[in-house]
Amino acid sequence: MAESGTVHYGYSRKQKSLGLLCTNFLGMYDREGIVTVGLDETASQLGVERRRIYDIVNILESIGVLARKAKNQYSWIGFKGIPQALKDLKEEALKENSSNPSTDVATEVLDNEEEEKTFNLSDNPNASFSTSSVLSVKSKNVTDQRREKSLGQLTQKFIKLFLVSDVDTNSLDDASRILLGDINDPSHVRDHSAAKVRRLYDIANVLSSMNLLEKTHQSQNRKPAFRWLGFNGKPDNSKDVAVLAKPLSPNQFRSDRSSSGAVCATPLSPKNPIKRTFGTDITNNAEMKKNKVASLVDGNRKKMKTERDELTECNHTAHKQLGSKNYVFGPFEPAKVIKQEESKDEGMRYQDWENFAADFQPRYQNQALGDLFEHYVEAWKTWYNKATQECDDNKQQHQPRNSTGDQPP
DNA sequence: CCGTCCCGCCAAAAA
DNA sequence: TTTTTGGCGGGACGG
Repeated sequence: MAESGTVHYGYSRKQKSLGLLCTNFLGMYDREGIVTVGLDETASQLGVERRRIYDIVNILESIGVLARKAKNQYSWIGFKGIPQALKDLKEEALKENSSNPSTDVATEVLDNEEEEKTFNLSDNPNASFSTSSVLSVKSKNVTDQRREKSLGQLTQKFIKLFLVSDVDTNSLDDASRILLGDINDPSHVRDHSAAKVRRLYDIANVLSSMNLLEKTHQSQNRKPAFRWLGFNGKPDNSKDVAVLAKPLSPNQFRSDRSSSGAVCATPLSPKNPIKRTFGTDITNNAEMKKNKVASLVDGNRKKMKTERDELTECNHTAHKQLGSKNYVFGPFEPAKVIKQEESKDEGMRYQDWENFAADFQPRYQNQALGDLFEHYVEAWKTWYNKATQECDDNKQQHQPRNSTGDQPP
């Protein structure tokens, strides 16, 4: 209960973003052998409160990456579940807007769907008794109005929006408008829409951390918008090269082989032409500041440089650089602007987190990387505290420790 | 000032 | 009841 503090010095909001959290989440579970995901372990492992795990999990579930198994327990499906989920969503979307008066924003969604149909994953070794099988819940749950506003539902709606239209970019307000136009209630036109928009930000963050989406700006204005990077209909977006996050796992730093690390959201098609490079995006806004120098000579800064391009290129170089290196962190920021770093100790190996945690403090040139590390450090700390605590309980010792003082600012 | 969006209170579902 | 899930929005952060 004592518990307190936590206010770290170099705190940055980005370190706690849902997007990063999602990346880490994926990083620790996207591996062979993973079958179930426990909310508790996940939370402590990632060093965040339970509440946040629910956010991630709900969204991932709506995308087909996870499936609820039981209380506190989810089944891991992985990226391979995405294609199917998307397909289903698309069908639903098509079906929905066909029974809809035209010339009108998609209002209502006489919903009574409930997926669950995707029940053919090879699981269930020896089904003891799969209790309730949802059986069509035809009942119009007027009671479950709550579900309507769930993050998961919103996510699906949001995605449907892209899957069904021909454009691949939607502005923030348009999206929120659509999503808000909820069932029933043709009355208010006066909603405090702003409120829900926050959810959109959450969703967009995790989706972009998975590279299904990208935050952009509407060409004309500076209005924020989202561009769908997924693989919906259009077979000819060969130019659609996105970066896929290759999160690192807690205990797998020397990424030895395992080309399997290259998870690709793209699917099922054995020979999918779409090629995606992958690096470690980590923080969605991997925007390497446009150094003032950037502009210089270029006479035509017409377009030609989209963030995406930059990112891709960055990854390219990064890959080349670390080609045969043992560490496979993603796109390091082109170590150019880096003035002379602390050059503390380069040879340090991150095998023992204890030392690492203790030494940790130098700001890494790569924002994202730094954030990630900090996250782990944080997780380790909580774990350590817990361990210590238990020890205390058991030993009942007075403990004048000096070793673990939290370094003051 | 304003766009983002983290944090966590606290109320619905589940045990 | 207690515990698990998660709406929801205040207000902190960062530009």
